[in-house]
Amino acid sequence: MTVTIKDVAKKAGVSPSTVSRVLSNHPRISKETSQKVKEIVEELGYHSNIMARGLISNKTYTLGMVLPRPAEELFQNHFFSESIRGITTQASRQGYDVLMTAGSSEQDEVEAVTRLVRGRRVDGIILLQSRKNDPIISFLQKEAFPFILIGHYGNEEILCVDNDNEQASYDATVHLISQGHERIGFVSGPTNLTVSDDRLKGYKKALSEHGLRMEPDWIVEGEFLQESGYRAMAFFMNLPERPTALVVIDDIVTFGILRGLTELGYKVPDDLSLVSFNNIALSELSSPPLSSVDIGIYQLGYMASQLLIRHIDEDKPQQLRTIVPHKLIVRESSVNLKRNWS
Amino acid sequence: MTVTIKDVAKKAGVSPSTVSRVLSNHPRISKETSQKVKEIVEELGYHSNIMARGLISNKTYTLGMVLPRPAEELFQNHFFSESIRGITTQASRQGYDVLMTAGSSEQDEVEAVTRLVRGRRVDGIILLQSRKNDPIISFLQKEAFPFILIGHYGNEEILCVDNDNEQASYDATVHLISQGHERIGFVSGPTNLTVSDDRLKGYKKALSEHGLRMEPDWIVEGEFLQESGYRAMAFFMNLPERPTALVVIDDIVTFGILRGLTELGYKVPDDLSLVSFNNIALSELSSPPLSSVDIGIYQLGYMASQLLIRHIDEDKPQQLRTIVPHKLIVRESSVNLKRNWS
DNA sequence: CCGGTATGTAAAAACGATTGCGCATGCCAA
DNA sequence: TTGGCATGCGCAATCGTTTTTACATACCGG
Repeated sequence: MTVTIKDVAKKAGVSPSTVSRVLSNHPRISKETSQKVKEIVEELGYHSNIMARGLISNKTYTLGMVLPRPAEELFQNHFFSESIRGITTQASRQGYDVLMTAGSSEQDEVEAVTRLVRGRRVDGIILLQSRKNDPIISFLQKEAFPFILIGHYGNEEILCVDNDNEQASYDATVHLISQGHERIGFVSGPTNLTVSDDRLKGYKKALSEHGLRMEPDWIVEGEFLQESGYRAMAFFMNLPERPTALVVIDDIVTFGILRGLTELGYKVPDDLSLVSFNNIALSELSSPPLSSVDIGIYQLGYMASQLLIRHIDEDKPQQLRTIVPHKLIVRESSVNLKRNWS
Repeated sequence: MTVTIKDVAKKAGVSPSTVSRVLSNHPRISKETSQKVKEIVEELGYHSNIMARGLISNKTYTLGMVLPRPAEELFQNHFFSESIRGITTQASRQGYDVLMTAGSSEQDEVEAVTRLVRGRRVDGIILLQSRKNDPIISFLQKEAFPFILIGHYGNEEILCVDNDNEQASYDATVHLISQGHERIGFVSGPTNLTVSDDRLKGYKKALSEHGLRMEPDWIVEGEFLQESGYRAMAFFMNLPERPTALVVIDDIVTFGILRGLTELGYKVPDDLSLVSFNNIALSELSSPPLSSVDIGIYQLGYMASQLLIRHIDEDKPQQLRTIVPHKLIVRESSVNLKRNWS
């Protein structure tokens, strides 16, 4: 049925080993033989069977990835697709493919990863989310299997590519302070993600360094969902003494806030200034356009792929943690016009 | 190093074949042996090597997918991530994984697919876009390799899952007509995608059935980008006699239009009513919220996965084309208040 | 008591490729 | 002429499974 190395060998009048050597550019093969074999390969459209080859070399040229579960991911459509684009583009460039699997529960996910690792189905694994106490990470560490995390995992010594989220959040907060705000709130994400912690830390640091009030009431937690933003907005606007600006964990959440404010007749940035994270394409298009910290999602994926492959090929990573730079994009949602005119 | 079937066999005091049979639930295995082997398997954490298994069974339990190139995809972030979620979720449920590969040119893409197919790296392929004259489709047809297309390919007899885009566009247009509009324009997508044609056809059909003017000037083509919308808006608003409503190929494009209109001080829906496609999460959040046709993207992916796997397992698909229903979601961008009050 | 049928397991042959080793051949220098 | 070395290629083992074939043992009815 499908054409094997033997078919090529027979037609070329050589042995399978010779064909194999031609294809791997073995030095001790004559020009003529090589030429001839290559012609036949072309003619028959031969491609070596990945299974057979992998069986021997114990390599798959495949990176594994666990698709975040809907509940956790819904929100992060943008993060998800952008990072995958980065990962896959870079992987392909280096001759690797990307395998995705999904689990419907944490239990499922661990099993899926186990299957990939033990079954030698992939050469390495990319984790898209850094959750606290992730059993997948424990497993991979125990197995000493190559993997990379987008984000970080406490202070554990693992290969990862991350933003400096604390600094990013610090920058965003300082920006609001520089616009004259003194009462600044923070809308956080799920507490089981390290990114929530990091950004909260940066926010607090900025406030304390500038001697501003830190009100526990002004920090709310939510999901990466518009509804969370909507609810947070309702909460804040009902406070007797409310913040004049918010740092928000994700653009999507900000959209929810924006919608609520519009419904209630409040104006942004006049009644409430907003800065958030991710700088998704639509933040530029909302009214008003959102100030947002661009965290280089595509690059996160791209780097993750590159570093993991290097780790697989060379074994010893020279540096465990790589930081992708962020950039605050200031748009109308945080520009305090009154102050600028004064 | 890694634990193989022989290790299990040795430790259980049986032959490898017996272990294999235990794991595949072969009938002629005694309860005791089965029990014992399973314990050892558990104890050693044995998972069968996918390569070795695939080599013999000629199955990979993997579906292949070509990641759309950035240029074509940028826009369709949402379509992309939603359909992948659908594909992967369903595939995982049926014990399949999804392999993604990327090509930087059409040539590259064909080569990548060739590699997957000839190297027996996947059992079937899912195509996310239906382009006209797609060399990948020709290749797969020639190879008689299982694949499914999201969309359709002219009238070719291939397995596909699609919306009834003509009907969807017809519905959207009729909705505008029912709101009292008589001058309706159409903003299309790239001409090499069949979806653009289908929707244009539905639009035209609605107009002609209702005896409305069809003005060539009122049909513009663009990309799936905000800029396209912005440009289309500029074009339309400068026409001496301009449409009062538009059917737009994609929500993202509509966002561009909306932005332009806002900048120029026009009001939606009063100055221009809008209906578009995809019903992305943010269409609900824009001001005004967008009317949009929900085409069930997740379900498209989900079905594609399911039908392809069935095709792989059973060989003969009973039905080639599957239609995922659409639903027009009416929001403020197309509700003609004046007319409603009259 | 014996042939026939179940039953449980082992041995061996695939699957399609890679690779160490060895066998020719040809060339050069001693 | 001969020993040594470089060159070009085939043989056979190997990777970890599955699967076919075969071989024991046990059981049954006649």
